[in-house]
Amino acid sequence: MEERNLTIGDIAQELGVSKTTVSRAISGKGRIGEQTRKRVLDYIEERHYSPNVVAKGLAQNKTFNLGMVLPGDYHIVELPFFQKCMMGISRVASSRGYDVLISMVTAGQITQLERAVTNRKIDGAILTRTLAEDAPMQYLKANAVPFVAIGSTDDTQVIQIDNDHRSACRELTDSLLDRGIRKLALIGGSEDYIVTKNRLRGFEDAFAGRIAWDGTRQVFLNVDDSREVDRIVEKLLTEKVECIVSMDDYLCGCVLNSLQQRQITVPKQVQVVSFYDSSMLANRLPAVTSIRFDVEELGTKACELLLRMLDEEEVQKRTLLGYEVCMRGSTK
Amino acid sequence: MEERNLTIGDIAQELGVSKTTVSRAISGKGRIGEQTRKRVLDYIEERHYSPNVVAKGLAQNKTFNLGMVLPGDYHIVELPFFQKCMMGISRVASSRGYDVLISMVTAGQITQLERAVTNRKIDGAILTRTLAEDAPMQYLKANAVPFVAIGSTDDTQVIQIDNDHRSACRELTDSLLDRGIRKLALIGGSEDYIVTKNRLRGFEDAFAGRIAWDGTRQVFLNVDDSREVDRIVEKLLTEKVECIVSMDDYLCGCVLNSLQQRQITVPKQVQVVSFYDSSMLANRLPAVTSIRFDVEELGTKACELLLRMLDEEEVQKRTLLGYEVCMRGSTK
DNA sequence: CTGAAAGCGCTTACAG
DNA sequence: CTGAAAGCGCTTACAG
Repeated sequence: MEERNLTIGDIAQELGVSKTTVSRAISGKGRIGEQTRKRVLDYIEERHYSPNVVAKGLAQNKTFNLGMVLPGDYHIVELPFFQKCMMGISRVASSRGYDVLISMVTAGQITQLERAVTNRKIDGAILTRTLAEDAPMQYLKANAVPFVAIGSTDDTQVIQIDNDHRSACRELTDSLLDRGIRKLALIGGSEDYIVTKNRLRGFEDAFAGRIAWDGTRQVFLNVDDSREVDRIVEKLLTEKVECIVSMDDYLCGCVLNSLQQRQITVPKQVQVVSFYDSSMLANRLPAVTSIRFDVEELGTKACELLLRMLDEEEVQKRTLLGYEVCMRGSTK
Repeated sequence: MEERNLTIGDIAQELGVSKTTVSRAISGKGRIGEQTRKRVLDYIEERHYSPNVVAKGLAQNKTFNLGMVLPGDYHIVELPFFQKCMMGISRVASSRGYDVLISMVTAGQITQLERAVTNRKIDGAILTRTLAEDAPMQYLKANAVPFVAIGSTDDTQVIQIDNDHRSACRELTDSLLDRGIRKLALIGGSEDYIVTKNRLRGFEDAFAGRIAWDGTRQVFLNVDDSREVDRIVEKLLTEKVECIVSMDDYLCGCVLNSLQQRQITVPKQVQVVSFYDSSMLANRLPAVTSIRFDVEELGTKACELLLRMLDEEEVQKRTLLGYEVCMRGSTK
């Protein structure tokens, strides 16, 4: 713990070379004699010097910070999704010398993000979900901030990465249909989320090929409240629904509740399926059949993409990651 | 979207004053004529100038970044606690011109935190939980980084803020005892977490006053796995336990499972109590009696404390926040 | 291969 | 009340 931190100037003086030389030894840029470089590096090692990244940033017009924009809405904040994402992002950022700075946006309020950008605190950003009308995305585009979106968007200019929710939902639905289910319901959240639409498409895809299928299906979107779920479940039960697919674990929790309250047993009387396989449904009995996504991978890949963009490399516009269908006790 | 960002120099030149003057007008420090100040401010307003915080930081040896250290352990990451904390922290930091930079620590691996500190990326830090052997805490102390700990610690030098887990657990236990429960069990996680010890103390406090009480109580600590919980529950059932208190919602979820599997009804046959009242137990039926903490407040208060420390103000060493006991259907 | 000097965009004694 | 100058700790043409 020195009084004042060691600077490049101190080292130069101590070693009788110029600051330029020290800088070059550290950065590896520019020609420099092997001996001098070694001397500098050894000294640095010995004295535990570490450069002031802020000063470096000022000189290079970089910050070595990445902005992670997180939704701050009340329900959303409870989902483990974003923390897992963060782990992935944080890990690769860190390994590449970057730090992660967070900007929470609530109800379209993007002041935190704006501050980070106008204060020049970040070199780029990662969006952790996509909306139909996406204020953060529009802002970043308008201000020419490099960014990648976790989630999908129709805007083909945007670098985006997502799990293949459409295929996932198709495959899941397919396997339900293969098992002979003939009365099926889908419950989903806000249509503002692109992911809701993609899942709906996948759901429909599953029926598209089956001309012979003569069952019935129902879709309920923009559901976000347990009372509403309860009403839907009540209605579905009178219609003898065989399986209820929920688009997220919160909704599925509501469904399970509603069923439990009505003394309906899963999967005997009604089968239940969800997405995400998160802790929200962990420990439920029977275990819930679900899609499983590797959320941390979503984070790492997104961060790698962004870093490549910052290095001016070309990157793929759209990356689609896989999924895993986990059949469990909540389906027969 | 200008080509190059406006600088203080541009403004000075444009207005025919010195950079010093512009700087003073902006910062409000130093004497300056009312007219000149207004001219500068108006110009800034009109051109949407915003200062380069990084440069300002370099000159003042500040970063205007706060480090938030988060545990990255697998189970922990699923708890909504940290995200709620983050909301509080982020909101007040932002309102005071600071940004939040995250450092994840996993299994005592504090490299991310070390990087943030040695790279001089943060002015101070907030720990989001406390351990008996707390590597991040020791590191921050050793490097004289100002920080506040969310959670408790015996180290009286540390600025700390916590909910009153001890009183909370005492009050909860008291009310159970008042209802005549005579066979009680407490299940908790790792004793490495200070909070585990505090709750245990509160639990014991409740019995301390009751000399006449002739029931039995059992305590199981360092439980962190559902199979273990299952074994404990099995044992407790043979002993006719009346109420099981779990120290966190994950454990309580395991307990509920185990009971469900054994066809034991709550609260009729066994009563169940938990802490945190988080989304992990949301939607459970019957609703689980629980302590409720205002986690976001924990974040905002912690951040306010840290900012005050950075302003060299004196702050209280220890802040204790309240709690709320929510009696619900899982107890009689 | 190496160095002197200017520059990144601010702040802040010091002098007037 | 205002400004010239040095400084924060780096990088990077440019010259040798």
